[in-house]
Amino acid sequence: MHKKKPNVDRVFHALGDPTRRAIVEKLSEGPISVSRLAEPLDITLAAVVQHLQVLEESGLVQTEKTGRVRTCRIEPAGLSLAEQWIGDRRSRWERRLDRLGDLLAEPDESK
Amino acid sequence: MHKKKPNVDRVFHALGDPTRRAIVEKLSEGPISVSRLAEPLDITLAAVVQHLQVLEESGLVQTEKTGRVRTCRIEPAGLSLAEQWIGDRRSRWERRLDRLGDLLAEPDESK
DNA sequence: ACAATTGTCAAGTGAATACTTAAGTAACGA
DNA sequence: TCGTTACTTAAGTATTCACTTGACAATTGT
Repeated sequence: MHKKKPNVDRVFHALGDPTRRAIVEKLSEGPISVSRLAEPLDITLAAVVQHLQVLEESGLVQTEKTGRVRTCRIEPAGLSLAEQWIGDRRSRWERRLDRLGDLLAEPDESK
Repeated sequence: MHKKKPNVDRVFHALGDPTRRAIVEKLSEGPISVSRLAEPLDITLAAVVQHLQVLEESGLVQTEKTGRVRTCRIEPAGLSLAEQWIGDRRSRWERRLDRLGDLLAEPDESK
C-alpha cells in the first residue's frame, strides 16, 4: 500500500504531460481499473501503466490491486498541493499589486 | 506586445520544469530584468532566456523590452487557468465522495 | 484443465528537452 | 567614441521521456 507523500516537484512534473492529465481527468469521475483507463487512450496498456507509476510516485494517484485488477483513484491531497503552490504565488503577486494601487490612490497618508 | 492567451497544455508543460517554477516564484515578488532573474539560477543567461520563451508562449509571463533591458512580469491569468483546472477536477472528485457519503448515511430517502 | 483477461517487466527507439558555447547586436555611460 | 552591459541567436550535445514490442505471471470463468 505505502501511500506516497505528495511532493511539489513530482506533482508538477506529472501534470506536465497531457496523457497523465487525461488520466487524472478520468479518475476525477471515480475509481477505475487500468484497462478501462487505457481504453480511450490510443496508447498501449504498458504505456498507461508507466504513466500510472509516475502519477503514483508523485502522490496524485493511489492504486490497489485486488485479484488481477488494479483499481486507481485520485489522491486529492496531491492536487491540493499543486493548487496551493499556484495560489500562493498568484496571491503574493496580487497583494503586491494592491499595495501599489493604494500608494497611487493616496500618496499622502501622514495624517 | 501581443499578449499570448494562456493555454492549459502549455501552462502545465511550463510549470513542469523546476527552473521555470523558480522563475515564476521570483516573479511573484515583482517585475525584474532577465539578468537579475538569472543571478541566483546557476545556469547561463542563454538558458534563462530559453525558459522565458517557454513561459511567455504559455501565457504565464509577459515581458517588455525598454532600451537594452527586458523586464519580466507574471501574467496571473495563466496561473489562474492552471489553478482552475486542478480545482475543477478536485471538486468533481469531492462532490462524488459527498454523494457516496449521503447514500451510506441515509440508505432510504423514499419518504 | 485450459483459455481468456488483466496486468507486469525489460529492453530498445526516436523525439523532445535543458543546457552549453560562441558569436553577434543594440543601448548606455564615461 | 569606446568599452561595458544586457540581451539574442544558432548550433551542438547529452539526457530524459513517452512509447512500443515481446515475453511473462497471476487470476478468473467455463
